[in-house]
Amino acid sequence: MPQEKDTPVFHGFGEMDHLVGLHIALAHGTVYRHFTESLSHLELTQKQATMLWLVDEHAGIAQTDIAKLMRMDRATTMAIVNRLQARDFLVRGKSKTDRRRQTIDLLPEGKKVLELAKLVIAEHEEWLKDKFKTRDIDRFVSMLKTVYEK
Amino acid sequence: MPQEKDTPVFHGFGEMDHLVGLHIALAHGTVYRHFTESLSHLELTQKQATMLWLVDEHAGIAQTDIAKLMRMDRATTMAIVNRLQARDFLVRGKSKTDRRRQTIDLLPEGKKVLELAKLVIAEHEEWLKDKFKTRDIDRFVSMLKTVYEK
DNA sequence: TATTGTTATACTCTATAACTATA
DNA sequence: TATAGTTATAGAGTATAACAATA
Repeated sequence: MPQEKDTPVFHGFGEMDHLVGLHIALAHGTVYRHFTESLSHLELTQKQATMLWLVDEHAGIAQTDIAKLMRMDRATTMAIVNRLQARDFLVRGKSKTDRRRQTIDLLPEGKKVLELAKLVIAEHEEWLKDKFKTRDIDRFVSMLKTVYEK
Repeated sequence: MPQEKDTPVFHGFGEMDHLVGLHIALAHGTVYRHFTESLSHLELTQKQATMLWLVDEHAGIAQTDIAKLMRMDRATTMAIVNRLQARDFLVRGKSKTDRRRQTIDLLPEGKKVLELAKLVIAEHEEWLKDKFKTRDIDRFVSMLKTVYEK
């Protein structure tokens, strides 16, 4: 099956290959897709799973602190919290010391789905880490942190 | 201003810190946000700018090949092409050798906005690369390619 | 004045499914 | 049978603006 004249197969990005941001976006897209497929049976997205796990580790955390940690807008955080609340995965409460704040805590259903998700996420991480030599992983993570920290 | 008992400042992800996928997502989010702000005056997203640049480098490319390069679904690609077409940035044509295929080419308006975008993208890339030691950048890119290639 | 949460709104990306035309 | 493009549809994330309550 010969290649047609105006239907070449393109292998690279040419000039754009120098764009670090492009490679980050492509890597993220690939991981995001694999993550989404892995957790499709639980109907959990990457953001949702991350938030559940975060709330589990920091019971009573406020939305503002979730937003800071996940590097999201307040409104974006609201949207995700609302979706998880609608499925009875978490519950909002009142802060005792600052009446502007609300506390977020997992409900039994949320705890249950999180535990299931953790198993799949572990497999997903294996798939990802298997692409690297073990000794390279820490260095890769450190470079990624360089991008988003501070 | 003392920290309240139920409003601690959280610095890390604890157990989740081992998740490579999480760090990729956070790094991408940071770069995505900076890119979007940088190009807001042109009203171009990261995907849209990437596609314009790609079409510029590969005149007459088919949607399928754009999709493969950008690691996107066919329908997703359609949506982005449609938006750029609606703004007269590109035009669809007919392939001479395969009547199922369409060719995509830049229009003058698209070429103009791309050239403006390239200037801003160069600044954006400087912002990103300044976070690294020069000699680390190639290694970082190579690791990112490891994630999404093949 | 600044912070926290909220609501309303709008846009982009993403994917699935089903369809037509062509190879 | 497989590929390319299309349409319809739906969900998720993202952000802005404006508002109320509280610090």
